[in-house]
Amino acid sequence: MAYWLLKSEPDVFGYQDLERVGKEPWNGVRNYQARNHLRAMQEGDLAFFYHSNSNPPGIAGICRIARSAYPDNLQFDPDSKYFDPKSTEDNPRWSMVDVVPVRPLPFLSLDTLRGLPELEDMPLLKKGTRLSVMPVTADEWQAILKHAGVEDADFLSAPAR
DNA sequence: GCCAACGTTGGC
DNA sequence: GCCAACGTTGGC
Repeated sequence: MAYWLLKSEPDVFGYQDLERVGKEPWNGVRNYQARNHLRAMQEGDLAFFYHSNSNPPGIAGICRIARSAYPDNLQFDPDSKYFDPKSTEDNPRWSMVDVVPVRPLPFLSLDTLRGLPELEDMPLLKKGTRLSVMPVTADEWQAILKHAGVEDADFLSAPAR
C-alpha cells in the first residue's frame, strides 16, 4: 500500500466537506506530474488531506483511495473551467480517483510540519513546489502520525465506507 | 528547440 | 493583495 498527500482549498472543498459527502471524485487536476501520481494510486491507498490557501495551511485529515484512476469527467464538459478541448473520449488526457474520508487529524500546520526533521525531503516543504498530489514515504507517514499522536490501529481497523 | 509572455499556485 | 516560483503556450 502506498501513501499520498492531496491538497485542497478548504474554502472550496475541505476535509469536513469530504466527511459530509462521504465520497468525492478528485477531479480538476491539470498538472501532468500530479496526474501521474493519481494514475499510480491503488484502491486502498491512504492519503493526507492537506488544506492549502488557508490560514493556516496544514494537514486536516486522512482519506482513502476508494477507486483507482479513471477519466476525469470535467475535461469533457465545455461549461467547466477544467474543460480541455484537446482531450478526447478515446484518449482522455486527465484522470481522477475517488476518495473517502477515514478520520480527521489534530490539525498539523505547515509550520509544525516544517519542524519535523523526518520530513525535510517532502516536496510539500520545498520552496517553490506547487504539486497538488504527491507521494509520501512510509517513514514520513509514520512520523506525521506519531506527531499527531495517532496510532495506526486507530484508523486501520476503522470500518470501510 | 528556444524563450518570452502569460497564467496559476499558494504562502505570506 | 502581493509576488516568487513554476508550468504552459506559441511565435519564430
